[in-house]
This record gives sequence, C-alpha cells and structure tokens, in this order.
Amino acid sequence: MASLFVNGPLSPPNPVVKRLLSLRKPTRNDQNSNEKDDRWSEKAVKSLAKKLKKTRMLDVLEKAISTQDVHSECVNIPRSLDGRLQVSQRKGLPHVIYCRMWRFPDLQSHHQLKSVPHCKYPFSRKLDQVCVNPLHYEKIEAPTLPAIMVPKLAASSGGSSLSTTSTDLNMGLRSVMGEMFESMAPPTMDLAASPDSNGNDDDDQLSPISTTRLSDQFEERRHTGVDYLTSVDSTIFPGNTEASPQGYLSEDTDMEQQSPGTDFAALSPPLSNR
Amino acid sequence: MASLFVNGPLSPPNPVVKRLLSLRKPTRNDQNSNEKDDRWSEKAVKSLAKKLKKTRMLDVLEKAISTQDVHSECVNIPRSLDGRLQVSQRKGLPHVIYCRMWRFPDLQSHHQLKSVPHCKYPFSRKLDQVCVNPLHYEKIEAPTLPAIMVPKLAASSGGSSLSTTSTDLNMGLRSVMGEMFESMAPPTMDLAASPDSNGNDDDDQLSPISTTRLSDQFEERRHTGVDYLTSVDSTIFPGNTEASPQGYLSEDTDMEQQSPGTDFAALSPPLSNR
DNA sequence: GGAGTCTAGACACTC
DNA sequence: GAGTGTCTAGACTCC
Ligand SMILES: [Zn+2]
Ligand SMILES: [Zn+2]
Repeated sequence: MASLFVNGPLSPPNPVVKRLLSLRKPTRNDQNSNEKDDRWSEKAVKSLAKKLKKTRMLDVLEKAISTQDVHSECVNIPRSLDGRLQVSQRKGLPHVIYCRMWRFPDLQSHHQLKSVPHCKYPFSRKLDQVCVNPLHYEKIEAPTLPAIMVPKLAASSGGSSLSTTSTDLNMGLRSVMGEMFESMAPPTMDLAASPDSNGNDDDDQLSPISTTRLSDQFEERRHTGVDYLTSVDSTIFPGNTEASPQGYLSEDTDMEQQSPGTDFAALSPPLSNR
Repeated sequence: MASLFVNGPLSPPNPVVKRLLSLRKPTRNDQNSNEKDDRWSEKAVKSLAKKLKKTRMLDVLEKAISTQDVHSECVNIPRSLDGRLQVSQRKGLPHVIYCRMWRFPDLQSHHQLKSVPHCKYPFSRKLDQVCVNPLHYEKIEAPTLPAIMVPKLAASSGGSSLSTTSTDLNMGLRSVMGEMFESMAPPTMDLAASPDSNGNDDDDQLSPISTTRLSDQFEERRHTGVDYLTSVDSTIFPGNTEASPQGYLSEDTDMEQQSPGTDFAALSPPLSNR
C-alpha cells in the first residue's frame, strides 16, 4: 500500500489540504522573500494537517475558515514547553502562525491577539493543547497610546509630551489595556502602562476552564486596574526618580497567572544553511 | 565577556581545533561535493570539540592523531540510543565519522572497523560512552570471500563457483570472519558465513568489561566456529533447499549478546539440535 | 536494520 | 528574564 503521506490522503492531492493552501492570505511585504515564505507556509499547513489527521479537526478548520465561522469548534494541537512550534527551520507561536496565515497577514505578535470567549484552548490558558482556529482569535489594533516609560524630566516639564509619546516596542502590551480603558478618562491613563491583564487576551486567561462569564472577569479586572492606577498615580509622581514605574511592569507578568509567562513574539527568521 | 564559542577558546582561533582541522584527510571522491563535505567535516570537528571541552580529551585526541599513538587514551562522547551522531543535517556512527576523517578516508561502514584490545569504550560494547579515538580502531580490508548466500543449484553444480562468488553487500560482515579464518583450511570455509563474532570487532564484543585476553577469546571462538562449521557443512548440504542458510544469518544478529557462554548457543544452528 | 527527514527540547545569545 | 535563533537526539518514515 502507498504510504500515508507520499501518496496517501494527506499529501497534496488531499482536497482539504489543497483548499486550506489556497485559503492562505498573501503577506503584505512582497518585497522580501515571498517565494520562501510561501514554501514555508505550505509546509506549515502540511505539518498541521499531519497533526490533525487522526481527528476530524482538519475539516472543521477548513470549514471555519471558508465560512468565517466564529462559532466553530476548537482546533487543537499539542502545546510545547515554551509554547513555540517549529516548522521547517522556523519557530513561532502556533496561533500566531496560523492566524497570520489565514486571517491577519500583517500580524506582528501574539500581543495583538485576543481569544474569543468560547474558545476552550486559547494560547493564553497554557493548557496541554492549543487552539489554532484562526476564527477563535481577534486582532487588537494597537491604539496610539502614550509610552510606558516616561522620563521624569519630561513628565515634570509638561503634560502634552506625555500624551503624544509613543513607541512601537511595547505597543502590543499596552494595546490591550488601551482597549480596556478606551472608555475611561484619558488624563488618568497617560501613565497607565499596566499590560495585558485582560480577560481573553492571548497572554492571560489564567483561570483554567473557568466557567465565569468573560464580561464579568473583564469588569472585575477593570475595576482593579483603575484602583491600582489611581494609587500609583499619586505615588509615582511625587518622589519616584525611576523612569520606569516598576509596579506596573511586575504586575503585568504576575497578575492573572501563576507561572512566569512564556508569551512570545512572532516568528524566527529563516536560517542560514543548517 | 565574549561568549565561549564565538570568540572564546573553542572557536576557530582555538589552536587545538585548528590543528585538528588541518589533520583531516581529504576524501578520495573529489569529483563530488568536496566543498560541502569539507564544510560539514569542519562542523563535525567543532561539534566534537564542544563536547570534549570540559574534559582534557581534546588535547589527547590531537596528540594521538598527530603522533599516531595507538596507545593513547580513549576519547569518549555520549552514546545515543541508536548509536548515531548527528552533525549539521547528517547522521552517522561517530567512530566511523571520525575514523574516516582522520585515518581512513575511504572507509565505507562500521563493519570495516575493529577496535584495539585496550580500548575501553569501543562502539561495539554499546556502553553509555563511545570512544572516537581514531587510533583505537583498525581498518579491516575486506578479503575476497565467497558470498554468504549460495543458491542450491550453484552449490550442487560445482565447488569452483562457490569460492569465486563475492558480493559487496555482505563483505563487511564476512570480512571479520574472513580474517579469523584466514589461516584455516579454505575448502571448509567456502560456506562459512557465520558473522562478526570476533573479539574486538565493531559490532560485537558482547561481554561487558571482560578482562579476558582477546587472543584467548579469539582462540576459543575459532575452535567453536570450526566445530560449528563442520557440523553445518554436513547438515546443510544434504537436504536444505533454502538458498539462504537461515541459521547462519540469524546467528549473525543474535550472537554475542549477553554472556560469553551464550555466544555459542547463538552460533549453534537452530537446525543442529533437533 | 539502514538511511533520511522532522521537530521539541536544550542551549546560546541579545537586550 | 523575555525573546529569538541554532543544534541535535529521538521519533518517525520509507526502504
Ligand atoms: Zn478555540
Ligand atoms: Zn578507545
């Protein structure tokens, strides 16, 4: 009999794989190595197909993507220790890889992803399986927020500089809080750098299989965040010479989960020759 | 400080590594990808250097090779489950890789290697460490021996065909026995296919850390082998219609496993004791 | 059992 | 310590 992958139902001839391949969204940066990226993403699809072959999840995935069905089932793969997945020679976070491939071609990092409430295995939960259903993640467009770090000089010299300062570096982190506080009073927020502690963002969502309504979690956290911010606001300004408010940053990682986070960014660039 | 391998004592600048690199013997088949092989063997040297960095073995190795010192110490690396070592993208048996590199450029397989008696960690012992000191292995030049498998027709038709038949396939296996029986009566040997059960050949050497003199083991086996062969000689010829004497071949793999005593049990043909 | 491919985990390096 | 790139043993596949 023919081998399973060379001539079998999972090789290129497989219609589901073929459809998944054609559903890929081309990346914006065509100026680079599009050829190589294309080849790589094809491998990524086949690698995924191989993992999903036992389950019926491959069909679920294809249907979810082609029908844009947010209410599709989870499509899970095993989670590695550091959360990264390797395909060919590149490593990256699985949900980022597949969300970029099928939904958000210009996705930069996992900080821009937020899982939908009904996803049972979002990356952020750090379970033994990770859902890579692109329809189970939403993209958080980074709002232009003030920078996290504010030099004391700048802060004391004028308020206007604070509200206009912005860095790409921590955009992702702030973006979640940014959304969270979007409806709140802006002046208080200018120094608010507390990061991704939202409900179903990629990196958080600590409580395992919690059945609590997400909106409730969100609400609860919002309150906590506000209280915290308020206290910090009155604490930092007076005497803190440190440019970076440590309190916020540590809270960022500790809050909402026990294990030191292993959130990672995007993809590792292609290798030389190996 | 600079990293250990980029600028440190183990990078190219390392004089010992440099000398080891220049001691490599060029392979014969320059017609092929010599450039690539050269690059690869350089990686293999550096990989080895890295493994040996903690111990003083790197210097031992360099001295052994440059002085051709057969009585040098063992130079060990950890043994993997299947015995193979991977460097860059290639896999191979470690002692073969390094013997080919520094002593026998045209070495084809581990069947052509025999460890010296005083080597404590020869590949064949399957300990947790493997000696890759090229001076601890000798190359067995394959003598032109009759093929292991002798079609019944050929065997019955004439004796001359048996003594001239030879295949490259099992040359390695037979070579050891070939040496072993080199001084014995050739006619009896024509059908002798009993495999690598020699003392310090690469693949055998079952008795762990046996302190028995190799010559003794050798002698003992020779006698047994002769007995065996004789009995087989009279057993197989008469009625066996099978082209391949199964007894010999299975013995090849099973033999020499546990205790020295069982070697011969393995050697004895399944057919003989029924 | 031999030989090649793939990748999680280990490790190295950067900031 | 987060993030990212590299290397390879073990797993797997095909003979
Ligand atoms: Zn899901
Ligand atoms: Zn040795």
